[in-house]
Amino acid sequence: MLKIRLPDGSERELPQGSSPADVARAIGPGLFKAALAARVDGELRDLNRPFEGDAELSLVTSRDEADALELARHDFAHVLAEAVQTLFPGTQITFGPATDDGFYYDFAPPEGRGMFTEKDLPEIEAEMRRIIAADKPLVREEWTRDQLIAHFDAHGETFKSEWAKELPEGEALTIYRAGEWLDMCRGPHLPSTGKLDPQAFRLTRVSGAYWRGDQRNAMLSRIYGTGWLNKKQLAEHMHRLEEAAKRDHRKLGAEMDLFHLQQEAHGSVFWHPAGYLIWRGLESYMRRAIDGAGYREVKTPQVMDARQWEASGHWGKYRENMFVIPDEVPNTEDEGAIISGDADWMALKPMNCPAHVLIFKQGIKSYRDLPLRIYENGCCHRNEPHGALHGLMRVRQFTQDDAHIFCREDQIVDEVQKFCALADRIYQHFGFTYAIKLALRPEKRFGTDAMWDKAEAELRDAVARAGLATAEHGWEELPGEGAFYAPKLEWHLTDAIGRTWQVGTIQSDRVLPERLDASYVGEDGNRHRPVMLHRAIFGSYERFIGILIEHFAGKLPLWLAPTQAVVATIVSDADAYAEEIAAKLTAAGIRVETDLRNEKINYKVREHSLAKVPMLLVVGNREAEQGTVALRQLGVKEQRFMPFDEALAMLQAEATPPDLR
RNA sequence: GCCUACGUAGCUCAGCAGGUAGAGCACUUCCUUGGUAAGGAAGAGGUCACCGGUUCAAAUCCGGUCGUAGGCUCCA
Repeated sequence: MLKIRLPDGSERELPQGSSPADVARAIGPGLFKAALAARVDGELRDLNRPFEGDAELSLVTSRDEADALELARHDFAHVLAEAVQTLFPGTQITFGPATDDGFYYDFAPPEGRGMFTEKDLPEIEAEMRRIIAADKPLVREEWTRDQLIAHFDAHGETFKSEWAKELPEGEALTIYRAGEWLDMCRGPHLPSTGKLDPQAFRLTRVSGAYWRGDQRNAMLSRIYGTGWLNKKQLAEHMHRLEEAAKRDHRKLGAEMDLFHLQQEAHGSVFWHPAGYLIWRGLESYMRRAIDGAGYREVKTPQVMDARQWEASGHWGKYRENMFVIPDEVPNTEDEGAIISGDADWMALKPMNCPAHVLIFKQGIKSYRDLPLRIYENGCCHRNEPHGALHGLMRVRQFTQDDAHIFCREDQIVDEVQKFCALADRIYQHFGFTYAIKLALRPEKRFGTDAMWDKAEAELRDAVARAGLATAEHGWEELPGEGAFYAPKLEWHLTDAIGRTWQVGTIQSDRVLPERLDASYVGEDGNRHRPVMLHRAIFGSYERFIGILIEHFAGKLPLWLAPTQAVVATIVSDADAYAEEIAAKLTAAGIRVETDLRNEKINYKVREHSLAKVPMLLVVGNREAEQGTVALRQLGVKEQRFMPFDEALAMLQAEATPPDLR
């Protein structure tokens, strides 16, 4: 007999060969019906998989939302794969996991058919519903590797076969069968397709995806879906997507006249006056922050000789992303531009670090000079893959809030800790919470393993000392994701609707000082290599502004809003008063505009509200006579009547940047 | 760069069994001086992304280029 302990502490005895399903059935038909899977000794398993011995069991139902969603999404992926193979014989299956909001499956379409398109989706959805309605049991079977290979070869599944061949030989592998159809899969799965809600999923889009995520491999046809436990959850999800679309910085950027992009400067931003006011607000803020934290601001050349980039290693590791320029004078003839074969090459800087090392190398540095913190609003150019460009978030010209801290080995941990504190204060000023991750050594890298061991350990240590290496701060290590010269600590912001954005970073680098031969004179009178900490907090001004726009849905806090207030008149008799108080606001440093147009107040309120102006000061005859204003704050229905001086004080207080309050 | 879709007035979109373009908003002018999310009228505005092909005729069909969107790869 088996002893099965339940979450309430009770125990049940069942014959050998029993499964969690038997326990559920024994407890009651309601639970049996609701049961989706089981946690056996903590491990998520199929409901019908027999116990291997005594165990602790908890049955998983739709109340265990995280587990239930994961199972349902994985099942939706299988159902999708079966549907596609039913409708399009000759399609090969590859992989299909659950995602954050649903699932996808990658297919190799039949010879000559081409990729699946969105036009195929309704038909596939209908077939999926048929499979769900058929309530096909999902049966787990253990096969040997050779059985699997033989099966896949016999069915023309070359991708699956290739994968199976790389699996270890002895191991028992599992397949899941839904009637005739089967896929190799670790599981677990729901007991049958009928446990899925046919109204709780939707196929959303198609895309290409490389086999095994490598762009040298074949392009597969991926079908994405969103999947949930019930219709209501799906509707909520679709609503969230609509809300996110409303916040899109590209849409708001156009509506608020902040910036534009056009193909003549592909991937570079045209900042309009309003947008550039946000930029200038951030720039001033950041200057105060770095001045206060012991940094010194510099400005370095936009174009440097290729030999410099060879020395730094960028020419070898980063050339494909760099804009190169022939250094040739004269570079024109009557027929137009010429480039002779033996021109020297220069390149627009993709990063600021080499130039900062060159500043460090001027003169002789003593250990007393360290740490030396060099900051630049560094404008970089990177020739990004065209398909990667995206609004302000991914551009080809961007300005980093970039600094390099040159320090001694024994100063690293302290400097990283200080940076953690600075970043924390700054993100709080903008109302963000964040997660910190450590990106570890990548495959393509400079430096010895010993150096990487040390660099990774230092960053880990500093974060731990700053008290940030906690689950609350989303602490996590990401293997293989570091830069080619250094491991990275990354700050991932969480925005108002729960999305995350990587912005801040600090990286401890011993490679570049070595390659560019930077040194300082130590206490012992000998030359030593400084360590270089690369760090940024906004990441780039472009991306950070994009994130702010989406985070605030365009309703920027007063200190950042391009137009902070509008004085709108009700009747033209109040024009002079409106001009008078606008002048006072301007004198007090408020960015204010007047709206004296011959329009009704309704119209003006609507227009300035849509333009996301934070404060609307409405004045008519009454206000002009009494020296008051009717203040309407963005997002607040009621207006407040108050003396102008009171409104002025309020505006001034709110327009003060958070670091100056 | 790769996959799929898309590209018509400043914006949002209609027109597409091929017969040289249309709406709403915005803009300009006029009327209206009206108390908190669109007052009324008139006018102006487009070589239908670009290049080429098929055709008597192309915004509409075909091919290419560029761009955009969503993915993949990459990334601040």
